[in-house]
Amino acid sequence: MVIQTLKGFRDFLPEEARKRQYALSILKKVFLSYGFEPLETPTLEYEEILTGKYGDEGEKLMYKFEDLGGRRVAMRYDQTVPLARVIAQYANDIPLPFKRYQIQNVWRAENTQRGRYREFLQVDIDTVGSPSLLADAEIISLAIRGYEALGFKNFKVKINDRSSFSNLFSDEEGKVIARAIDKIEKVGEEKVLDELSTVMGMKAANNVLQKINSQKKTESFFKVVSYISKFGINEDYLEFDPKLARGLDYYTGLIFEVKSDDYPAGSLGGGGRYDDLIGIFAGQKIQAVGFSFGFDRIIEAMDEQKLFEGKDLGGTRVLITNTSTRSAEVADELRNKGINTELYVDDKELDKQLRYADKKGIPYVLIVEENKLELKNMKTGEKEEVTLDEIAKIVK
RNA sequence: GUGGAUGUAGUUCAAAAGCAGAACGCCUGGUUGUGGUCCAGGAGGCAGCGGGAGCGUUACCCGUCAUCCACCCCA
Repeated sequence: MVIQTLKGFRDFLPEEARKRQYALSILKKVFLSYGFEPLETPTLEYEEILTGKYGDEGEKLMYKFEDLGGRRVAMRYDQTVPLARVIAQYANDIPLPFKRYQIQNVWRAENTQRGRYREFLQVDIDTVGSPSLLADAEIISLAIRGYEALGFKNFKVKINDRSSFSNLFSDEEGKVIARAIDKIEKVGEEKVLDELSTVMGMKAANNVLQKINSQKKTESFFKVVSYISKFGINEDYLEFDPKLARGLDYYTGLIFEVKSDDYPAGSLGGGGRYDDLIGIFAGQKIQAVGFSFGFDRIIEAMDEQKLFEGKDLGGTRVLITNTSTRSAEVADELRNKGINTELYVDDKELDKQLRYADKKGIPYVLIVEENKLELKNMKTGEKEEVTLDEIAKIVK
């Protein structure tokens, strides 16, 4: 038997899991502060709910199988289609506009590579049922507040108006163009010209690129910027970028992407307005705008920029030694004071217990004796006799 | 789906067609209830799996599986 995880599936050991949970707790607080509500949907959906929504490529990557009752089922592939299902299914119970955040795993049977997994967490915020640019502005503002709260400073939100593509070109062409243009920053203008020219010829390709580059800021852009600044956001975060396209072809209006010079590997998140997708199950037009945080990249960038350092990641503060009949009671009292406290449960020599604390990076060890408490600072090696109240002050 | 690389100790990696090694980690002791440093000792390997060439190989060849990287697409 080979002991390993499935390709594209990951374990998160405590050190990593703590960082992820810390980042999530920060983001959730920001989402809630904007009145966005949590939503959770099942891992499995009827296959027919998900099929036909992601194009041929997506279809191939979807995990599908027959359950034990013979039903054709598929695993959550993104959080947008389930959202569309929820909107239709609970039309009477959910007043629009519906602002929700959703943080769940999705599964895609892609070939893995750096930063690309088969199971990964999506962190989405969406406003459903409003065509207002104020909703776009709110989503962008909320995204910016999220990155700020995580500690990011040097980032920009690039904004473009997808409708300018469809104004300039026919729909089918627009999709191809969008996909090609999106790569400009990554592969350079020349390669994009090559790609476009195979579809439409060199002359037309040049023409397209010229049109893109000379694209002027649209009215929607000016409006959304002024709204965003009313949310108290510094306008310096915002940047018009006519070359921004985003690969997904379901966007219909403003599109945006968060980039940081400190993290050149790629965007830290992105989103846009997609007015034609949510209504598919409800059978009517339901406008929507949303943003997706690139969670794995965010964690990687935060690590690189040392944004976790000095933060309370919820780690254990004190190890209580198992050296007295009082140990469990003392542990209980410390917990009641709000201190993350681990009780050493094995009956081993004190040096083993200290070594355990050291290896786990627990900063304090409380050596409990029948009639005194001795607190040892594992960093300095110093120890002192203390009372419970004093401990609370020292270790916090 | 396409292309490239790599599979040797728990981990990261060496060497060499002729007895398989290091570092880190782990265990024990120095120090009998005070960790992390230091010193001494110890455990741990069907060399991914299958086949072939060869007197003989973990090393060469073929297949297979796995992992990594890139492309496609996307987050």
